[in-house]
Amino acid sequence: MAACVVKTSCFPGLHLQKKNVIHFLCCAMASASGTAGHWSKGLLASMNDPEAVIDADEDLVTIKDKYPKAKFHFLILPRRKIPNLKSLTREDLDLLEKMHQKGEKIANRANEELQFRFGYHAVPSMSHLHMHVISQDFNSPCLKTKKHWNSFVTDYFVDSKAVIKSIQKHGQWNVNKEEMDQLLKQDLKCHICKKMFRTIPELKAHIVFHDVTKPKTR
DNA sequence: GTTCTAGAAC
DNA sequence: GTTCTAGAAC
Repeated sequence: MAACVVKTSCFPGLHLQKKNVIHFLCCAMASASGTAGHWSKGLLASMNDPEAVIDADEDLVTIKDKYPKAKFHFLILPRRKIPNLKSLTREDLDLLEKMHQKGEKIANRANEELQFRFGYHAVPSMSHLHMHVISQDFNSPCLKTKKHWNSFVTDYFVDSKAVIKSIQKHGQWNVNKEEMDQLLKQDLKCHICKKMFRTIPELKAHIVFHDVTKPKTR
């Protein structure tokens, strides 16, 4: 790997920012090792990254989300290649149930107190079907944009159980892409008390005061 | 999916 | 002047 060590001083006169240098080196190394790929294929790489994988069995691999949008944020992926929700059929129902059960197990292992949701983005950016397992605090520096927020608190986030029911009933999952795009643009609303906010920083300052632990049964 | 940044909003 | 967002990335 010695050949990969490149000092910026090797390029006098090139005033590249550190991030650009890192990006350049990563692309060069990925290209040299044959692992280069479009960003949308990144989950496949993560599935084979021991740093990312926290659980694996014969059907499913669980990874930490690379940019977690809450204190706990994991992705459950089937080993079998399934591109997206639209490609699901009744033959996948057993797998979908397993994904949900795995999600509950992973969530409890991570934190028994917090509320979690299990579900899919209606129109995901990353290829390869993946179920989000995300705690409902949404307290994370990686949550930065309106799109991030709305993708987890509006109907753009489809509960795992809703997908399973749809496949049982209709044998498929249908999505209106235009409708989903509109959801991502809607005004910022607290997922707990429905209060409206003008900016992401204001919303983030607000949500930390909500209790998102599971209701106590006594 | 993220990074970067121009210019809007304050 | 600073904060924040939205859109390009070849």
